[in-house]
Formats: sequence, C-alpha cells, structure tokens
Amino acid sequence: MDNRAIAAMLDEIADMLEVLGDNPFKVRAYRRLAAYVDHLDTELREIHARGGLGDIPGVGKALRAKLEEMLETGDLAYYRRLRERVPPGVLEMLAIPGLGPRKVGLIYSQTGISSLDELYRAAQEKRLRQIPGLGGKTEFNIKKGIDMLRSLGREVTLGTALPRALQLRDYLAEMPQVEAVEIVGSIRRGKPLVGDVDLLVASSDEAAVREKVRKYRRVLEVDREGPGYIHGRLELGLEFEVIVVAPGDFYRSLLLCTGSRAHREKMVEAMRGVDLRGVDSEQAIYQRLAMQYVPPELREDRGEIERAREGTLPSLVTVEDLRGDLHVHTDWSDGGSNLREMAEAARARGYRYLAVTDHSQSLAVSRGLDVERLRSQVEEIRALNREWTDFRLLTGIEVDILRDGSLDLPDEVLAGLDVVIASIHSHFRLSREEQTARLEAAIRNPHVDIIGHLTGRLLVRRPGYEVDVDRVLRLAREHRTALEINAHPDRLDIDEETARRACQAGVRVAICSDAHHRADLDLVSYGVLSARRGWVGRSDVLNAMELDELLAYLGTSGGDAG
DNA sequence: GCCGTTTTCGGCCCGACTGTTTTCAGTCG
Repeated sequence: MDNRAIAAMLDEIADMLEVLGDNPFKVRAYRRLAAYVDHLDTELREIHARGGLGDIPGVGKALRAKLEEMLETGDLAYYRRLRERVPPGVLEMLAIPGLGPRKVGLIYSQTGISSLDELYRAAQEKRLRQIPGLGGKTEFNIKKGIDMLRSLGREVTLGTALPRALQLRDYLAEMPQVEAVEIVGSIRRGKPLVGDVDLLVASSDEAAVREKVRKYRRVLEVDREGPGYIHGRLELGLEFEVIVVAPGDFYRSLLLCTGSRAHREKMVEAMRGVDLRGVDSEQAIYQRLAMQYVPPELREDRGEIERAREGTLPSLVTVEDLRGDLHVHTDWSDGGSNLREMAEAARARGYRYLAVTDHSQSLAVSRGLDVERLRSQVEEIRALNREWTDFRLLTGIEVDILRDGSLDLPDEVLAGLDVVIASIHSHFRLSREEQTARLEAAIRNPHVDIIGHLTGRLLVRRPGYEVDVDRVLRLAREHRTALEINAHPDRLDIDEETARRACQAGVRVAICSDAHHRADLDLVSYGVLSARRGWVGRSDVLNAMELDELLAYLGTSGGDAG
C-alpha cells in the first residue's frame, strides 16, 4: 500500500469508530496519523524498511502494529472487522450536511438503514422522525442534503483526479512500445471538477498498451474495450479511458481530445482541408491554422478561437510567475509545520517571500491568535528574518470577519502587519444582503489587503454562501482590495468566472495555497490552473509582484518597520 | 489511540449554533 491508500484507510477507520461511538480521542489519533501520512514526502514503506515507524509522532504500539500489517500484507484485519459492523453506505451518510457520526450511528442502529437511497425513502415516508432525538426538521434537512449530493453527481475534484491521472500516465510511459502519453480531456484543461480520467497514448502496438492497462493494479474493472481504446473504472469508481493512436496521429488527436465539445467542433471545422502531415507539436498545428497557440485551460469555446485568430490571446499567469504565497498557516494556529519549516519550504520553491497568516482569536478550534500571541509570533518572524538575505517572511493574519462585519482584531494591531486577509468562517446561512454587507465592511477597512475564499464553497461538499459579486468587485476596485484565488483543490474560490470578471474590473487577485502544512505550498498550482481558466495574466496577480513592489502596493514601509 | 509524568492514569484545542428538547446533545468550523 502507498501512503495515499494508507491515509484513506486510516480516515475510514476514524469514520467508522465515530459512527460506533468510540472514544473521540482514539478517533483523533487515527485522523492525525492519516493527515500526517497524507503529507509525508517519503513513502512509509521506506520508513518501515529502516525501522522508523515508531518515531512517527502519534504512533504508539497499536498504530505501529497496524501500519506494519498494512505495509506487509496490503490489508488490515481490524479494518475488515469494522467494515462488517459499519457498511460503506452508512459512511456515505456522513457527507450529508448536518448529519454527523452520532446521528448516523443512531439511524443505523435503530433502523438498519445502510444506504442513501434507503435513507431518502425513509425521510420521504416520515419514518425518521419516529426515532427519538430526530425531528421533522432533521428529516427535511436529510432529504435536502441527499438531493444536494445527487446534484453534485459523480464528479470528483481535480485534486483527486489529477494525481491518479499522473500515476497512470507514468505507469504507461514506462512501456517501450509507448512513444508518447499525455493526459487529455477536462483534467488537461484544469477543470475544478472532472468526471473521468482520459489519457492519449501514441503507440504502434495498441494491443500491448491495452494489456498493460488491464494489468494496472489500480484498475477496478474494464467495461468496454476495442481497437484503439479501453474504458473502465479506477479506485474510487473514477472512470478512465485510454485512447491509443498511431504515433503520426498523436498531436492532432491530442488537440482534439483536449478541448471541450464546443471547442473541438470548431477546431475540426478549422482543420478541414489543412495538411497536417509531419506536425510534431500542438504549436505546429496552430501555426498551420494561422492561429496563436491556445493553452489547454482556455479551450472551452469562450472566445479563445476568435482571439487566437486575431492574435490577441492574453499571456496567462504561470506558476513560475509567482514570487511568493500570501496565505499560509503554521503550528501557531491549526497548521502542521512551524515558521522555519514553512519559510524553508517556500525558499526551496524559489519564493522571495511568504506571508504568515494564521487564524485570529474567534476561531477557537484552530487556536486562533489573540493580540498577545500575534505579537509574539511577529517577534519570532523578525528574528527569523535576520537569517536570510534572499527571502522574507511577512507578518500577517487571516482575520475573521465577525457576524456584524467587524474584524476579530483591533485596527491598530492590523495596521502593524504586512498582510491582512479577511475571511468569513462563521454564519454561513445569512442572507445575500447581510453576507455582502459583512464583506463590504471588511473591504472598507483600510488595513485589509485581501478577501480570503470569498464564497466559502467546498467543492463536492457544500455550495458557497450567497454574495453579491458585482458589488464586491466594485468595492474591491474602489478600495484596492485584492480577492484571493484560494488554490486548495476543494475550494478554488473565487472561481474562474469571478476571477475573469475581477481582472476585467481592474481588481487584483492573489493566488494562495492556504497551506496548513509545508507540503501544501504546492497546491498553489491548482489555483494557477483556475486563474488561467479565468484568463488571468501575470500583471493581474498580487503575488506575482517582486517584494519591493508588493510592499509598496500594500502600503507598508518595506524595512523592519512596525 | 497517544503521551507525559508532579510517571501507568488522566488529559487530550473550543465556542456558537441548531434542533430537539425543556436543559442539552450533536454538528460545524
């Protein structure tokens, strides 16, 4: 088992223990280990080989034995036993908003209901309210929640699909018969939600490629197969299709398999009658069509084909353009890495600066900083900054926007920080007017530089709260407040559409990882993909600025002031 | 489950809101 699989199993164990009403601290032990393993940059297998499992924080005798069993046998008896007591369908109920482990456990033990379909029927037939502790309101919310889950469909986030697509790509790339292999379809376009993993392979031995796919250990089943293609499901039920073409057809196929349907139809039209023999890249094809190269993220038929013909496509922001990250957490609040680790990870990425923006006091669960602790953190940051000449930690906070729109820390404290992000973390159910008024108050605060994750959406889990985006954009422009593109693949908030409108409106965006661990700085690439899909250019991006320029923009004095 | 010790047990982030109660349990962030 690899780290990803082990982390998933540990998390599932935690879910099952919770439903069974086991000791919450035991549950936390499993969750903490799952998160740790998920962030590990070494395979547990290697750590095991050198006998280091016991040195992992939070691993004692019991967890160590379980890790060993997983690594050595690829299975875990304890997990199997729990599965017998808690069917998978019961765990799916945890995704329903408002339904936690206790209520799920109650429903299962009282009724034996073990799937979403059964649960939905029971809610419709008003049978749930008969369970002591549940009422009509919960019943209604369960129905609404299942409707919401169904509307989300079978799509998964890019954060789930892309790593698996890369694994399959690398697996196929090992074959000597494979001349080229690329991820295509919506993943290549960087769509935040994708329904399947599509790969294009160039090979003259397509039967061998299909055979290799069938033998891939992460393939659950193959359901369709024929000359030139093989289709089935990977882990998590994720659909995949591998298309095999002759090497001479690769780049034309690559272009046609990447764009959205509407984009593809227009390109087929454009290619009609054009001699594409001998092209050795997508760029060469566009050239023969007298078009600018269209980056995959733009291939949605939103005007990019016309602009490419005119030669007026924008130059899109790249990961390499970013000079720093302006939204990260450390172990001062709910992050998993300390200041130095975060700083070193940022330096290793080639960043010139990193703003430390831990949570503020009202977010108690995250050990949010009060004025005193913030002051201590700032001191530690100043001390650390003496160590580098090529890099700078910026002081900052992700300050909570309270219910009435006021901020969680006094103005004079915010004034002393390099970067202030204001975010909503509570009262999601207010009306559009109330929500927008809170944001307006935050934007009008002269110390606020960036509004964090504007809508609070969590992809595949929860829609964002209602916001008057037009009004926010007008205010943001007026007050030179940037909007964050929160790069976490579960958020991607603001979305690409809003990002495009922001840039058209002259509002800057900040593409930030919201990393809670040093390994998560890399998540920024998802935000860049989303930004590119929103036609965002380098000059639109706050953290593409050099340090001096940024500090001038933020209105701080640059040196060690404050 | 782990951990640390003032060392083999007792503590392990918490505060607000919701829906169900009628004084509180469960969920969420």
